[in-house]
Order: sequence, then structure tokens, then C-alpha cells
Amino acid sequence: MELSDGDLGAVVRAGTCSSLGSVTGSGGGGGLLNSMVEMETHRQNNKRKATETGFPGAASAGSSSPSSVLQCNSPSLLLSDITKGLTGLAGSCTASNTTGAAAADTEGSLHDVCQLGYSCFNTGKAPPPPLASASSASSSFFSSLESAAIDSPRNPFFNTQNDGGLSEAFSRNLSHPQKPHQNHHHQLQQQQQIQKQNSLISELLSSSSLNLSRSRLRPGPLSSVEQPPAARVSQDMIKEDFFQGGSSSLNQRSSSHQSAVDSSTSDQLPGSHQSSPSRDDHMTPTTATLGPVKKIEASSNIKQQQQLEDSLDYGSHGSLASKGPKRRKNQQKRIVCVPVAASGRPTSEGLPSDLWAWRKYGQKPIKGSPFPRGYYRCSSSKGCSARKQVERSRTDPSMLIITYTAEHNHPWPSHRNALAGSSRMSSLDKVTLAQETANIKGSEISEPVAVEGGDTPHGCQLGAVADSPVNSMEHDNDMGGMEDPDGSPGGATQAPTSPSSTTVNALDGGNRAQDMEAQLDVAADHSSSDHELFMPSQRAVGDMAVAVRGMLPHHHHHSNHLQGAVQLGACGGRSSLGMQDDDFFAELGELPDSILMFGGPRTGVMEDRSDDECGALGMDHVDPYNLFCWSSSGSHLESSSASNVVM
DNA sequence: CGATTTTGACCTGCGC
DNA sequence: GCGCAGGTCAAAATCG
Repeated sequence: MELSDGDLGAVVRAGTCSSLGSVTGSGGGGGLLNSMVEMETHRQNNKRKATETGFPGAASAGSSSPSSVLQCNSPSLLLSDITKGLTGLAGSCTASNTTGAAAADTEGSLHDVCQLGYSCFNTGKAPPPPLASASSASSSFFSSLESAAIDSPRNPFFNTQNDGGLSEAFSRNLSHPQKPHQNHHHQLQQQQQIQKQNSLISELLSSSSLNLSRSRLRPGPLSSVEQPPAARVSQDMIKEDFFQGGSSSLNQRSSSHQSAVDSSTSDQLPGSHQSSPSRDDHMTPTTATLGPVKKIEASSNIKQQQQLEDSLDYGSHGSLASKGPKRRKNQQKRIVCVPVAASGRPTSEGLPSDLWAWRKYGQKPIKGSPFPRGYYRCSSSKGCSARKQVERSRTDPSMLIITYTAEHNHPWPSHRNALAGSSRMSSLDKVTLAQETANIKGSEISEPVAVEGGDTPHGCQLGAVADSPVNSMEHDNDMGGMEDPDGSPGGATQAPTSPSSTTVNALDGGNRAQDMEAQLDVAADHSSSDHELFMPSQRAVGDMAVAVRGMLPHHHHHSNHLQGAVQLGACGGRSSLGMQDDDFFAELGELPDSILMFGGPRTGVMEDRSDDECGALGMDHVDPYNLFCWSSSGSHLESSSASNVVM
């Protein structure tokens, strides 16, 4: 597909996952188990629904839908967490003489195990033999996971109660045999995934923006894991981050593997993530990656002091380059790879937004890339030095590479009006949008969004959210400041008027909202435990909310399945089944504070959940005062969502 | 009118 | 030191 320069800008305007994931690095493990709890709940619900309603796909292992939805949600949301725990598994995978494509390389295996494990766990389906051979390492896997959990003191989800034997269940599934044809299918998918991932990694490696220090390389949790050859060092380093997410892995490195110098330095870097409750830490985007979103935190240990000074300099001046020397060398950067919508308008659809308001201040053609790079700075607050660059992957145009620089020095935009400015649509773009919409209409419904078995290039279907060309943007608009990814002015956002907005499946709204809420609550709980965590929680909530929104498919043929998936919603029940997600987000913004903050109406689906379940999940302990203090209706979406859902 | 995008020019870092 | 490429500025255009 030919992409115009405008595509890039639109992508950013639609927003991107700046920092998807848990609030702190230490919270990553919690996210995983939380996600697993979610999956288990989901799976149980699916089975129950299949039993109760005869819904054919609800409990079917081969069914593409509930499982696909899950695969779209849980694994993607916490891929970094999963892979973090799986770090030790990698060595076992490669050492086990597995013949499958999944074992092509360590990380590939790791990722595949992760995906397949989730898939199997989710659906009850067995993993393919090659991975089953690695099942012996599953205990290590869960040991890692649980260790990560224990290491997450602020994670409210990480306790034995919430775990609920999921690890064991997952282990069982990992070691379960699988049908040959499924195995073959998985292998093909995995090969494709690995190829794509490696391609992206290589591309990132070639980026001059990346200053990766070898000191960041650390041994895996398993002592038996073979150190990579020198030739692969840099790539492995990237892959580590690629699969682990920057902050949590960095934490680990800082605490246990990195040199004292590295540790101290990383602690000081604004973009680094450490357990110390400094303000910088709070401002730092969080780590857990959402599905296909892969984050690479590129930091240089060279000239660390200079880097630190640079970072501080940016913050104090409020403007990166207006005064004083421009310093971009060694600047802390976080690179996030997000898939562009896989269908319809890949340039503008299905893009998760980070909820910040970004203003484009430049665009440059990048040598060697057919796609330009857009430069954006935070417009939420004057003086905020946060910037991001968005460009398409050269090797995989379906992927966006977003590079975040500097950190926000302000809370989340507190008023939706403050973000409204980013929604503009030029007449030209309107025409373009209309044309593209017309072109897509036929395919957007039929195009598979989530395919069983994690056959997506990056392990989940975040990018596949290509529903209507605008629904994401509409949400973005409602959520504040989301921009049209098209690079073209505005694509966005005046959403309700968009011709394609009506294609959104009604059920998706509920599902989407539900999942979003589920993830939002993770961050909410973080914030509730400590007001000092307010900032990162806000960010995490926003990131996750957007990412979750972006991940959810909007296809008619998934409607029924989604309905089952909606049950996942745990106790967060205010899903808007039957409401278009556009309306959902719009109306949420208009709901009275009381409803938004303290529960509001539950849908029948939600009421399926027993009180015990809710109690176990913490529903009884919602503390509105520890939730977000959004001052406007628009922002209440996040706060309200977070307030009720405990998962 | 205010906010954003566009875009050419300028500045800076980096490799040679 | 030079040239290239990336990053930013700022004026003009655009939009609501």
C-alpha cells in the first residue's frame, strides 16, 4: 500500500502507545498474573457460556474468537511481562533440540512459547510438540513469573490469591500434546512472526538513534543459558528489551546484573525506570508492552553524566532546542513499535493512543526510508519537553516506530478541552478519508482480525484493529487529544460525522470498554496505593486504555465471540453492551461523576460474576479517593473505568 | 482567534 | 574540517 507523508502524521495524531504497561517496572510481573487471571476468568466464562448457552465457539479450542479475543488482549497487553518471566525459558528451548520453527532462535522460541502458552492456556488447547518439549522449563518460567510477582511490592494483584493456580494450569497446558496439523500451522505462523520480529529488530539496530551499550546485556535468569555470540550481542540486547520491555528489564539489570555505575546511572536517567519513588520515576512511561507493542529503551551508558545533564537541561528549559545547544546525542529514548492497523486504513486505524496531546512541529524525510518521520512535542502543557517521533518501519510498513524523548513534566491532561486542539481535519483529508473509507468498507468487515493461534506478526492483534477508519480516532478524540495518524491534518476526530463510524459493531464497545477497564484498573490500583504514583498511573492508565481500545477488533463476525469475551470484564461491569464504542466513549464522558466514580450501572453480563469473585478481585475495596482525580468529564472515562474494574 | 499543521531554513551531531 | 543526515524553529497556511 502506498503511503503518503500524511500517513505518518495521522498515526501520531491518532496517538501511539507511548508507554504501555504497568506503572512501574516492578509491577510488570503483576501485570502478567493479572493478565493470566483475566484469561482464566475469561476461559471459565467461555466454558460456562458454552455450557449455558450452547454458544459453539465459547469453549472451543479451535474457535477463533473468544480465544482470539483473548489472544488479542491478554498476551498482548503484557507481552513484556510474559517474556520477562520467560527469559529463563529461552535457554531451555534452544537446548532442547526442538525442531520447530519456534526454536529458530532463543528469542523466537521465547516469544513463541509465550504466545502459544497463552493461547493454550486460554483455549485449553495443547501446545505443539516442539514447545511441549520445552515444557520442562515451564516451571522455570513460572518461577520467574512468580519471582517477578514477589518483586513487585506495589502490585496489588500479585498475591497468591489472585494467582489461583494459574501457573499450574498454564504449565499443564504447556506440556499438553497438540494435534499435528495445529502444530504445523503454529510453526508456520511462528516462523512468520520470528522473521518479522527479526526484521524489525534489525531495522531498529540499524537506526542511528539507538545507542545501546553492551553493559546492558545481562545473563538470563538461568545460569545455563548460553551467552550469545559476540556477533549477536547487540541484537540480543535489543531483543531483550524487545521482549521484556524496557523498564522492568532495566530494573532487573540495575538491581542484579548491571554494574554499580550502570545502576546508578540508570537510576538517574529520567527515562529509566527504577523502584525509587522519585518524581522522574513517576513521570516515566511504564513498561509493560501491550501486545504487539514492543518497546525498546535505548539508553547509552557512554557519557552518562552528560546524558543526565542533557536530560535535566531539557526539563529545565522546557524547550529542547529553542535555547542553548541542541543536544540529541545520547539522549534517553524509548522506542515503541506498534503495528499500524492491519486493514482498511493502516495509517490511521486501530492505533492506540497514549492520551497525551501531541503537536507536530516537523516532518523530515528519512534517508533510506520511503516514509517520513514526524516530530511531535507534547502540547498538553507548555514547557513540557516530551517529544516523540513517529515513523514507519522500513522493513515492515505495518509497524510504526515511535521514539519517545524526554518525559512529561506535568500530569495527564486534566481537561478534555485542553486536548481538543489536536483534532483537525483538512478538507483534503476529509476527501481522502472518505475515499479511503469507501475503499475499505468492503474489506473491513471480512478481514480477519484475530486468528486463532497467534498467527499475527507480532503475537497479537493490536494492529489489526482496523475497524472503521474513525472509530479509534473518535475515541481518541473523546479521550482527549488523540490525533489522526494520517499525518494529514486531522483525520480525526470529528468523529461522529465520519461516514464509517457506523460500522462499529455494537458489541465491540462493550468488549472494548470492558477490557480497557480491566487494564485501567491495574494502573488504578497502583495509584491507589500511593499518591506519589499518581503520575505514572495516569500514564499507564492512558496507555493501557488506548492500547486496549486499539487492540479490540471490530468485526461483525466476531460479535458473538466478543460477547463471550465481554464477560471477561470481571467485576468491572459497566460495559456498554449494545452500545457502539463510539457512543460508549462519548457517553462515558458525559456521565455524572457519581456514576463514573462509584460504579454506575452494571450490565447483565457483568452481573454474572459472583460476589465472591468480585471480592476476590478487590471490588470491595475500590477507593474513589485513590482513583484518578480527573477534573473533567472527558477524563472521567479513565478514572471511572479504572475505578470499578479489578483485574 | 487560538491552536495545529505544513514546510523550508537553520542548527547540531556524527562519521569520514 | 567537511558534508550528510537528523532535529528543530518559525512563519505561513489551515481549521474549527
